[in-house]
Amino acid sequence: MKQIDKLILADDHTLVREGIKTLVQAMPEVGEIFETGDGLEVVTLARQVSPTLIVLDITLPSLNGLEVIERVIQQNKDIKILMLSMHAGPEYVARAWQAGAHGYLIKDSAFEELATAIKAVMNDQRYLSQGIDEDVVNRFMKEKDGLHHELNVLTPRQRQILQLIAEGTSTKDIAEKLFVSVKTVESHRAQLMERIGIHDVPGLVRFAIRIGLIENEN
Amino acid sequence: MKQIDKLILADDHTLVREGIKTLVQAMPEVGEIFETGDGLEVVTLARQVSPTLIVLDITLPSLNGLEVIERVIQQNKDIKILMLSMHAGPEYVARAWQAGAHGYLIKDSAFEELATAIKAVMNDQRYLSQGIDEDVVNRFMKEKDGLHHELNVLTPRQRQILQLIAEGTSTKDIAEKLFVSVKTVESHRAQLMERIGIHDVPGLVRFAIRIGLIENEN
DNA sequence: GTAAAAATCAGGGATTCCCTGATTTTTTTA
DNA sequence: TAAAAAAATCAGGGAATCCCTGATTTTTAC
Repeated sequence: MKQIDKLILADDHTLVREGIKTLVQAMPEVGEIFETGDGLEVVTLARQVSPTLIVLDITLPSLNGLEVIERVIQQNKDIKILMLSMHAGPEYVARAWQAGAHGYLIKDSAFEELATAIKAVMNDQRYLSQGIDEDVVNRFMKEKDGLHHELNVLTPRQRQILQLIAEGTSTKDIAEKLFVSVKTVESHRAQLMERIGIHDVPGLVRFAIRIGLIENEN
Repeated sequence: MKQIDKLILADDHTLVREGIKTLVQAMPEVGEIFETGDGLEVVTLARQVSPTLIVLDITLPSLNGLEVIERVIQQNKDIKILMLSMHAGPEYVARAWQAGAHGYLIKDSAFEELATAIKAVMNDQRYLSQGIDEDVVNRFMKEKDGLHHELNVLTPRQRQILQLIAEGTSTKDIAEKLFVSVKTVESHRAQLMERIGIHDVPGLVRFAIRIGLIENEN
């Protein structure tokens, strides 16, 4: 496999970063490792050292990981980027994909999979973390119009029903409110669950909060 | 310094856990390391192996890190507990403190500080991560009728079942996980709903997020 | 003007929800 | 320490929901 002369590792949690660093150091293909916990610094560092690969956390201070990708690639198209994220939700993956990431790995993964992901990315392949439904992600990416494209993967009717579910309205009450049968509401729920790849009501609620469909203020 | 024969490392993100594990392995005082990413498993594991120290993430599936502390200490008062958290907020620190943690370290810390914290905790000292204002934490602890009140209206069992519900675990699966009947889980759910005045599952999920029982970060 | 997508609905079985209970275990308090 | 209170356990039963397959009608898009 291709040698990785220089690698930048970016994660804002120092302890996590240092830990992953020692893991990556164990890979024979990896040479020098640069590290930082700041988004803007990744961009600067990338310009200075021209790394082969950047392993990048999605949440970073100063500059979001997604923005970092775009700036880095603008500077140097040859730099490979592997995203590292806590989130498996397709709305996150799609955004990383669109920003130009070459791989997306969730932190639940074992080191084994990190190694696999790095190798895949270095061989010009896209790598998507195990357990993430690629079809669901693709559906998210198609809808890139509007500010809230996470919302646009759902039809208006599905959004409406998702919101009512997340607000705590029972299936029966939703049916009455929308003047349709209970069976129809169930069908919408099943279809929207399939579309966003979430298969339980609590998951729907958390999703609705994340994308801002409902509020959950303190 | 005291020898740490057995250490349990608990963090739900495998990659993070494996990384920190390699760091901790480098410490000469540390012997055998057990690891898990599940809160309930920490309690079981602690009973089985009687570790000297537990390094514990605050957010864990199945059973919150704070609940884990209480159960572990109840079983064996000699076990030292060092919390590991992303959050520097006094509300988190105060809760960990009150649950009985011996040390609190934020993940921003360097490995150097983790080693220091471990040593301090092993010498019967409390350790608080650098950059956290102890006075603020103390002030927060005195006012235990604020946010803290919301959590304490529920019993430990009720909190645990609320967490599992909010994580998306079905009633049947919760029953199996806790080795009780489906009827018991239903009863707990009904009782905790009554107590907090919320009568639908989506409402429970939003409540669990608000009080920090589960995470739903952006 | 014809595909494709969206919205509508049904049957049926497993599961959950919700009500009224009850017993046993643990904790608190007098 | 004994009594009282709280917590944890479980049951029956009926309504409602969830989940699967499958279908028809309506709307949108090319």
